[in-house]
Amino acid sequence: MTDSDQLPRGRATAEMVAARAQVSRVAVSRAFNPHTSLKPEKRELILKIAQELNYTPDRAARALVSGRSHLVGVIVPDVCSHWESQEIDALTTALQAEGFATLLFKTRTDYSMDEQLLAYMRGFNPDSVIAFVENVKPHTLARFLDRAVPIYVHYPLPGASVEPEGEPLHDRLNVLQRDGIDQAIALLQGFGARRIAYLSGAEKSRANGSRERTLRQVMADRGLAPPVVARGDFGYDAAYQATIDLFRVGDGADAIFAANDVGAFGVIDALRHELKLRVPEDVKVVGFDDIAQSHWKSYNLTTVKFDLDERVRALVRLILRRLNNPDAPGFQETLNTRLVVRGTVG
Amino acid sequence: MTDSDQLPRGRATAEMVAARAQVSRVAVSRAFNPHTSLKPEKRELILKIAQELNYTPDRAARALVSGRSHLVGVIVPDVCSHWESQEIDALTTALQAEGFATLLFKTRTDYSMDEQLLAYMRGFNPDSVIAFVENVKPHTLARFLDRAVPIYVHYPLPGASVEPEGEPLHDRLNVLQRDGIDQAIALLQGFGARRIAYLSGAEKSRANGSRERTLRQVMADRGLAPPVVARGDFGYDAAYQATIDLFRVGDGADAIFAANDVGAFGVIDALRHELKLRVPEDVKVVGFDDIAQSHWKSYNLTTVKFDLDERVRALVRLILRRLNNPDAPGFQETLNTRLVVRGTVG
DNA sequence: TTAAAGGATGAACACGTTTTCATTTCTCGT
DNA sequence: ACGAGAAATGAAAACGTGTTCATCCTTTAA
Repeated sequence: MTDSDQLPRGRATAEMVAARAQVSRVAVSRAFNPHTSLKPEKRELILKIAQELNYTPDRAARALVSGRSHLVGVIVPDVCSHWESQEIDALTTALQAEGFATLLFKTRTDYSMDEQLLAYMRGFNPDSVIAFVENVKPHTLARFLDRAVPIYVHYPLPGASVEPEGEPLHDRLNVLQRDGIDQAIALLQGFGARRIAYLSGAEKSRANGSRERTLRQVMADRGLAPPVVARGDFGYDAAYQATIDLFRVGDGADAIFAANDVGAFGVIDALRHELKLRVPEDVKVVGFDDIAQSHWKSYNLTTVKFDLDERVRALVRLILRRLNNPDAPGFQETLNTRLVVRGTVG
Repeated sequence: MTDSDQLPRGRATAEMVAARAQVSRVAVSRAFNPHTSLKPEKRELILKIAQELNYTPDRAARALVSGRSHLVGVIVPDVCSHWESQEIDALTTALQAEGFATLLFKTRTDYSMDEQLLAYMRGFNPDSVIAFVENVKPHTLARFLDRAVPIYVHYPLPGASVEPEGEPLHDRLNVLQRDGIDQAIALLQGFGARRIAYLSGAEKSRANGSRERTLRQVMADRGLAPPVVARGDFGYDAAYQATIDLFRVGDGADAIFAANDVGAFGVIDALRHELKLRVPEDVKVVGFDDIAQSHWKSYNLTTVKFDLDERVRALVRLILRRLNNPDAPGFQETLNTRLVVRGTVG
């Protein structure tokens, strides 16, 4: 198999395959598109020759005429952040199975949306866009992406209706945080915790805002005093320092609910290694997300699970449905949360 | 600014911008390409109108005629793996600054290359491809990617020449592991460690193979007995179990050199939480990579730093150089490693 | 003032595919 | 055997851009 001799230099085109198979170039196109009429034997022959020539239809050319790039843009502030890397991983796998590819873009970590980045991304013509940047308004996104309909992650407060009020233009992923958070607070309450602190995420983040408000409401419903707030940013280092301040400058707490798991890790390490407190005996800790690292023995974190697989499946469903119904009104998916009990409460 | 009224539905094209600016379509194309001759005032006007109309040149069309997709394919077995997620993050940032975008593909975690995936990826026509899959041969990659020249990560053994012997066809990133590993072993030896074990990475991985061989040579040079090998796979769970087996079934060790940092985390947690041994008093641990988590207080890992920024800069240099010299022989970059001392040896 | 040189400009072509449409060939019931 | 409907087929158009080339305009040097 000395390919280099027989094969022409550079990429093979449909024309070359057609010539070799003694058919028209259109037939080659049809051979690669399932729902077109082409005699089975002919399709088989074409695919065989295509494989010999290492031919694959050029997606750029295909996108130009069909209007489908089969690219899904993903905007993240920080790929290494555990939650996001796991999301990207699962999403890429799922999209790949549907014939799409993930196009990655990084924006600033301060959660400020970057109009320049949106224009840059638009050039690649993604069929859909998923933004893990919290404070970007769907309207802004929509203005920059002509074809793609952005997905809006919505966090309804307990009791509030899931029905969209404002703009039914955008697809929605509703995340019900109440159940998981209520189970967590109930567990803490059961173990005698009364002075519960909240380690926040990034201040501007919508996820953080809704999480804190849900927590307040749950605690009020259970007759608990409002939580003391320690300011974090979803990262380890900020959580570490905020916890130290909470105990050195502030009055401390007998339990800490963290806005995400990585923050909880920072809390735990600060308690154990800096403040010489025991977890869970002296202070109890609960996280949010249930990322893969949460079961590592050094942390063994009790946390509110926001199921990764469910979430990705919902996202992919939204993307595909939108692609098949470009002009339909906003679709919706709703996800719940629940507590996973491990070793940091007890 | 009621865009929706004035702006036509769908994506703006160069034609529309040209019409509005009273120039030819070619002028619009030139306005977006720096090194073309166009009267400055005219360029300015065109860019202004383009912005009003939310116009960006379509990359698909541009790729079709220029032969440059400005996409860089990245193949990974597992995005969430810490090392890889950090690499992807830094790489995406660097490529974005150069006008490229990262196209992500996932392959099987068992480090077996997937020809189907390569054909799939080829359809997107990436200008370059970076494969974090260890056992894929550059030749295989090259056969599937007509235009792109794959980058081969080479781990020369101590004393061996860096000069390529076999195929100068492929660009090379040489990683000199000796210095860092030697510093690590010297430190361990200085603290009295004699029975040093190696927690391996994935068996088929080239990085693992070369790391183990380098370690053996360094230890032999220092008059130490060859290391006992515990089989891991670069992951936390396998490292955890392998460490338990090393002490329960095998004869234990007074120091463990792990093939990567995540493996070292598994080792530490097994030692502390399962075997009730102290780190570093009873057993010393050294990792490899220096990922961001290594400074977390629960681990505070002494590790061989394989500098992320240097590595990414070298990769981007290779990519750009290759793009500007498509037919040049293989380019090379060489990186060194060094020990970062923290708290798991002492 | 004039010729040469160089910058600015637009028409036409090229890129590789899908889609549309008109034509040809096949299949099936009578 | 025959017509009708369906399936199969290829020519031509379309997608939105960069590039080439010939032309026009401006500047510069003598």
